[in-house]
Parts: sequence; structure tokens; C-alpha cells
Amino acid sequence: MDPQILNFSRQLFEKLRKDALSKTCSKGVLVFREGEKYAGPWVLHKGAVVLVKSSRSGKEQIVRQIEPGEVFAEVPLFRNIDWYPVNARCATRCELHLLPVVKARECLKSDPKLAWAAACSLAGRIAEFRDAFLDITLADARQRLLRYLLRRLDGKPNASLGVVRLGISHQDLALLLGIRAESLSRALTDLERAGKLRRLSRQTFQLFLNKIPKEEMEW
Amino acid sequence: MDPQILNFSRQLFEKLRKDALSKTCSKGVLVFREGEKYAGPWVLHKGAVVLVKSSRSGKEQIVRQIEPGEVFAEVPLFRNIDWYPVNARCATRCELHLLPVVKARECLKSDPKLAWAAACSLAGRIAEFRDAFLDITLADARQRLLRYLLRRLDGKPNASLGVVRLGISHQDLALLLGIRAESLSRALTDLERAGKLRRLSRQTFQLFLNKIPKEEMEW
DNA sequence: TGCCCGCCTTGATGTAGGTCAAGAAGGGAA
DNA sequence: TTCCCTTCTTGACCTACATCAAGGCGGGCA
Repeated sequence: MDPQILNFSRQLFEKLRKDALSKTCSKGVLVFREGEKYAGPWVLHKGAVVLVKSSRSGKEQIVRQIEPGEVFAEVPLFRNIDWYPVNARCATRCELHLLPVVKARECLKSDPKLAWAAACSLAGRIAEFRDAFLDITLADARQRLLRYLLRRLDGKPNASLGVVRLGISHQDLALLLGIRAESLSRALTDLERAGKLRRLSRQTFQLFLNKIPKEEMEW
Repeated sequence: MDPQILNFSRQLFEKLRKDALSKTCSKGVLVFREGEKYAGPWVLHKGAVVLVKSSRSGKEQIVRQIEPGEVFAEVPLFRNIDWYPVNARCATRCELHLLPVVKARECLKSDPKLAWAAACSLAGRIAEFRDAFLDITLADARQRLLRYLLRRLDGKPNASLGVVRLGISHQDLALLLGIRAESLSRALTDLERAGKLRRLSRQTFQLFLNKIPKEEMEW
């Protein structure tokens, strides 16, 4: 993940640690709902959270998967919007901290260094969103899946073995990739048949990195 | 457009006006190319610019359409990246200003108020990207087209008449919506038959706002 | 006024992924 | 172990949009 985002997350949390409200949620629980009054940004400590938008027609799209150490829902701090724009759902059992909005805003306004770190973090997030957008429009489901797995591998220990743990359900992964669970299943079968990966269990895969030409993974 | 983005654009340009490098480009010219050395952010004064990513397979996707008054390519100011991430192409004849990167960074680092405005502007941009992403995944081509036209209407004089000028070619509009020109053409025909709009010319449309239920336009 | 060229439209056909329905395969509890 | 329930997989079919190929139309220029 973008180091500038992690850096800002850490700095903000350190400064507000004493004001933070800690919470533990079990799988499936909504941390906040779309439209709910904005109480402040959250920091994920353990587990996995997904930000989900659902349409009136019942379709859902996962906007972002949060990893431990990351802040989320920090955008409204900077905008004249005082409700959460999407739902946040625990994809697993989670431990998280709420940083109260008033304190957080004070903190940012009074500390130029922190504000600068925030800007850098937001810039990193824009790049992430832009890439997610391009992924959906320029790459097909199989390619998006592979790229996701490679990203998850990146920076992990044992990266060279190519072993990836998902940490979220296939259902959620599909929603994140912008496809249905059935299509994800078929994409996995395809990639397996093509010799690019092997399923070790529902949650773990082994990527055969030598079979995945790097240039094929770019737009 | 987001007022916080415009606000930042204006502030930054005012402060760097004397250092800016002005340029006029004719339609089709690339202001900068992907991978080219980052020289700084640009401000569009007149015309229309589109940010375009093209894939190795020859597909193109327009990432964003820039309107007069807006800064673009400001993200690398905040990241350790010194090349442009996409192409910028003039969709019409344009007048623009380059704000030199070193001056711009100095300016941001030395002026906490400006840095704060930058953070707010970046936050607004994130919301725009998130919405573009959701648009592509949750709405079909017809709905995206209508939403685009409504957005362009928003805040314009004569908004109540429902008359919209495109300002970019159908080709480019299609690339912005993530479809082909042929599909755009068909979508327009559909909407016309459904009585939701009328074509006044290739570039201008009249939306029949009373025929477009607001709730139908939300995800 | 007429001609030409680029842009847009229309039609025929192809295809990735969606939808619906049924079944298999893990995984936790007793 | 066995049962049960959730989650994942597979198959048959459908749909929105892409692709390919012609043709039309409008706007600039002679």
C-alpha cells in the first residue's frame, strides 16, 4: 500500500490516540452506514473492512478494501459534508478506533506538518482510485483478478513463493472486482487451467510468477 | 464542479501567476504525455482538455475532463513521482498556464493555508473519482450519459431550460463514459425516443427535466 | 452553390459477463 | 464421525455493449 497513506494514518492516530474510541466488531457488522452522521475517521487495527455502496436496484459495489493500519472515512474531514458517503462493513472480525471529528479537525488545522502529510496521503488515494477506475475500464475480469492478487502479494514476506491469503470472502472479492461471484469462480478456473495459479484452499492461492509476464499485467 | 477544487485552483494560480508559462494549443495537441518528466501542474484558462490513458491493446479511456479555471496534474506535487501519469490532450483549441513544479512545491510548503486548501481540493477530487468509479460499475451507458449531461447543466445559466453544450466530440464523450462512439450514438437515440432529451445540434441538447425523475438518476 | 472530408449513425453479428437454478464442498457444532 | 448451513462452483441461457462494415450528414472551403 502507498507509504504516504500509511504514514499519515500513523501520525494521525498517534496524535489522537488518547481521544480515540476503540471498538470490536464481528464479521458482517456495519461500522457506519451511508448517510449516517459523520462522527470522524476510523483506523483499522485488526481484520478487514470494506467500503460498500449499494444501489437502489440492489446491486452492490465495494469501493475499497481497508487493510490494518489504514485510516478510512477521512475524506469528509476536508469537505463540508457531515455524513458518511458509503457503508463500512466488517469483512472479518475487526478491531478499530474512531477518531472524533472535532478533535481531528483541530489537530489538522493546528499542525501544518500533519496537514501536509494529509495532502500527500489524499494524493496517494487519488492515484489508487484512478487506477481502480482504469482497471475496470481497460482490463477484463481475469486480468483484474490477477492484478489484485499480485498487489496483495507485493511487500508481503514469502512474496517470492507467490502464496497469497485473501482475507475476505470470494463474494466480497467479486464485489471489489466489479463482477459476480459466479464470474470470479470461472475466472479462477480459467487462470488455473492456464497454469498461472493453483488453489491451495478457498482462501489461499499460489501464483506462478514466472507464468505471468509482467508486461501483460499493465494496461 | 466542486467549489473547493476551484477555490484551490484560483489561489494557487494567483500566487504563481508571475512564474507561470502560458501556452496556446490547437485541438488534438498533447499538453503532456504519460511518462514525460513532471514539469508542474497546469491551469486551463480556455477550452477543454481531457486526461487520457491508453492501454497497450490500443483501447483508450478518458480519466477526466478539465473545465476552464481548473488545475490539473497537481497530484504529483504531493507524491514522490516526477513524471506525468497520463496523457493530456486538447479536446478543443486551448489556452493554458504551466506552474513550474519547484515554485509550486515551495509555495505549498511555505503557506499552510494554501496547503489546507490543497487538501480540501484533493478530497473533493477523491469524491469525484469515487463517483466516476461507481457510475461505471452501478449504472448503464444510458444512465451515465444522462448523469453527465445533468452535471454539465448544473450551475450553468439557463439550467432551467435544460440546454447543454458538449464542448467535446462525441468520440471523446464516449471515451469519457467508458463506451464506444457507436454505443453513445445508440444511447442518444434511445433517450430521444424515450422523450428525455432532444438533439438541437451535434453539440447541443435539450434535456426535458420533468421527464427525468431525480430518484431514477441516483444509484 | 457544390464538393469533400471527417464525424456521426445504423445495421449485423460477436462476446464477456450477468442471471437463474441446481448441486458440491468446506467447516463448525454436537 | 455426522449433520447442517454457508459458501463456492457449474451449467444453461440472456443481455448490454463491442466490433466490423456501410452509409449519411454537416460544415468548411472553393
